[in-house]
Amino acid sequence: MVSKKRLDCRFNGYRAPIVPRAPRSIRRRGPRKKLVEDSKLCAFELLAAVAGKLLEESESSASSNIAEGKVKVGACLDGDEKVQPKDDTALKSESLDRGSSAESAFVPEICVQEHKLLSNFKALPQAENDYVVDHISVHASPDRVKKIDCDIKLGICEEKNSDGNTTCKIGGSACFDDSFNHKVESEPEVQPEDEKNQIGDLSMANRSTVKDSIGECVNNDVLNNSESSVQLPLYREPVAGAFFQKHWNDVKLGIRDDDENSFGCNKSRTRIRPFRPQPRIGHRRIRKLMTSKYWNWKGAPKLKDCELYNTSEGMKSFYRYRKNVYARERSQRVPLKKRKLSDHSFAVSYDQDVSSDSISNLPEKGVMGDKGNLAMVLHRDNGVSATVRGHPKPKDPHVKLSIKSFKVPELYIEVPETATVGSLKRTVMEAVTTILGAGIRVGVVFQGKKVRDDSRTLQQAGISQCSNLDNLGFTLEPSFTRVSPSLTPKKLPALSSCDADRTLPRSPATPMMASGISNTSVDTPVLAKLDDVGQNKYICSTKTPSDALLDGAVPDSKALVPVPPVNVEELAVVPANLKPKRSELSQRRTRRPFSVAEVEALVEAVEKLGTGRWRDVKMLAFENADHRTYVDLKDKWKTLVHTASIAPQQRRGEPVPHVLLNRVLSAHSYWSQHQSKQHGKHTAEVVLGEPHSDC
DNA sequence: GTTAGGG
DNA sequence: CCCTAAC
Repeated sequence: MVSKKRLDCRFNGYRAPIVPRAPRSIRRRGPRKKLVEDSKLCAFELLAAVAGKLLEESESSASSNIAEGKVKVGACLDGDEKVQPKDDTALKSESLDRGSSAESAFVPEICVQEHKLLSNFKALPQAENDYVVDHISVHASPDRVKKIDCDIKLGICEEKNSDGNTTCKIGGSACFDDSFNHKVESEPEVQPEDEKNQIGDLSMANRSTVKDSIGECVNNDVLNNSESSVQLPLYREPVAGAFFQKHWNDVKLGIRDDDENSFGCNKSRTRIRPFRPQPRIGHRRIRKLMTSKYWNWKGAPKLKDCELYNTSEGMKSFYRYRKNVYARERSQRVPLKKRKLSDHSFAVSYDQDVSSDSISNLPEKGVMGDKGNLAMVLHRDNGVSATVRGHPKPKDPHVKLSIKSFKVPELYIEVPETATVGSLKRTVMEAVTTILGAGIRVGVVFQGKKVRDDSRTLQQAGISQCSNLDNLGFTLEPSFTRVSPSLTPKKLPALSSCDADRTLPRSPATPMMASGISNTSVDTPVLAKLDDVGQNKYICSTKTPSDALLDGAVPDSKALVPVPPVNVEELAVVPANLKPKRSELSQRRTRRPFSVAEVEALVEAVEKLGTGRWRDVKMLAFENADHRTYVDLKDKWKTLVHTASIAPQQRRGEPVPHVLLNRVLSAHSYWSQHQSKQHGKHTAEVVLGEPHSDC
């Protein structure tokens, strides 16, 4: 017998705010295809947009200062080389810890054309930045750069588990840096009159043209200086473990089942765990933030309004992939509540990484644009290095941005050795797209403080040439959240997303650096921490952190609720952004493979209730798993029965324990003979007894 | 709103 | 998972 309570707890983490679905007739309306475009690299767009916006705002204040010769220009970064050492170190230490080798994946350069971006940007919510992790951040300082190139690089570390699975850890920050290629392109100072009112023009930077970098716009002195600012917050952590500790998470993506090259009959598992920040204490203000205006925004920026240009085939592939992955989960207008729940995943974790240090380390020397232009350099310190150049001249509002690279939150991937390379790729890709696909918001950090008031002018915010623009930073914050991963005692327990979410940014005065956790080692603190969590049988509560906070239920670590020591297999977890964000144009729901734990719960419920009472089954075992409808349960049962009846070799997806399958068969046959409605009381278990062995 | 079953 | 039909 499984108590309802237990079941409830078990699936608490799944509680995905389900958005009331519009009538199918309505939902079906409209081309689904459109949605696909929707979330295309919001991150980039946002970054670009922010940069543009910033520039725009900076220009006004800049001009005056420039006139006085007080303009301070930040240095450009030569991300490629100067940062490398540090990155390498970080990477290696991490790799070592994980006993793995690194690999990397590149995402082709992504370029964005501004125009419409700005409008989107304006629609972006920002006040809530505080509670969000600085997924990616950029520091800006004056300079006269126009283009930014960014590409994504993921470092992957592998390790083999005792169970034979290969664990791939995609190092978010630590591993990505080497790929940072900072290229700056100075552009002719030609500004058409008719464009003077334009804030900026973020256009695709052609790599080939992105050559004359720093040298052209900044002097060496500045360059050298910039070195100090090339530190990524994440790298500040002496030990890679610290990062782990903070970002570990467990997200399961159901890719394997769809992989034609799948793993056959083996007990393969594919897991992607975005690393999440460790829970932190004292961030109750999240609550307040959660209710901030941000939550009132109506829908995410429409990506279709943005034009993205891919400069390489790779990028296209990337998009294609994303398309497949996200086409169905395009975010759409979602009820406020839903939106809340899905808007702060990695945010916190990175936010903490944006330490004041990193900010203060920004280049101090400034260089005045040769024409007295205000230029900004977006530092990569926090993951995204972007160099933007602004022209105070009203005439030339064009700013071309090309984000060359940015960090992706650390991910944890585990795939069986038998998995194909292709499946691994897809897994990684899914992990990446999961992070990026939901869209990213931009935050502005100035002097260690988040600048939330969008209406304030830069001057009002104190952002001017006079005020060390080095302390100006941008953050890219994921706009989605993941739902709780369940804890698997045997394996590395992962901190739930809740933890991450609870890891709120410290007060302005307090830098992003999480205190006390930066020097932890991988094996001790991190694992210890995780184990603690696991041993305490903690699991994310049904509510997402935000939800919990809003409810006043559980701030901080209390967001965790005790969970019985059940054989809690990792529950299928899908990024929140993939969850409820569907609406009229609704896509197909995100595929969310049932976890073993869920299957078990289902089996138990069916054993008790029979196969004709799905609604009851739902209420009994999945009441809090909002993403599982009774129809889903019914369908799952259907497939379970089928699965149980076929050869193990033919089964796909996460293997279901034979025991369970046997129970499925038993229950199925039992209830086939007994009308479930009539025997609601007796459990099939009683009649069926223990399952027999199977293949 | 549920169930059942095909797709 | 989606969609429909049927209750």
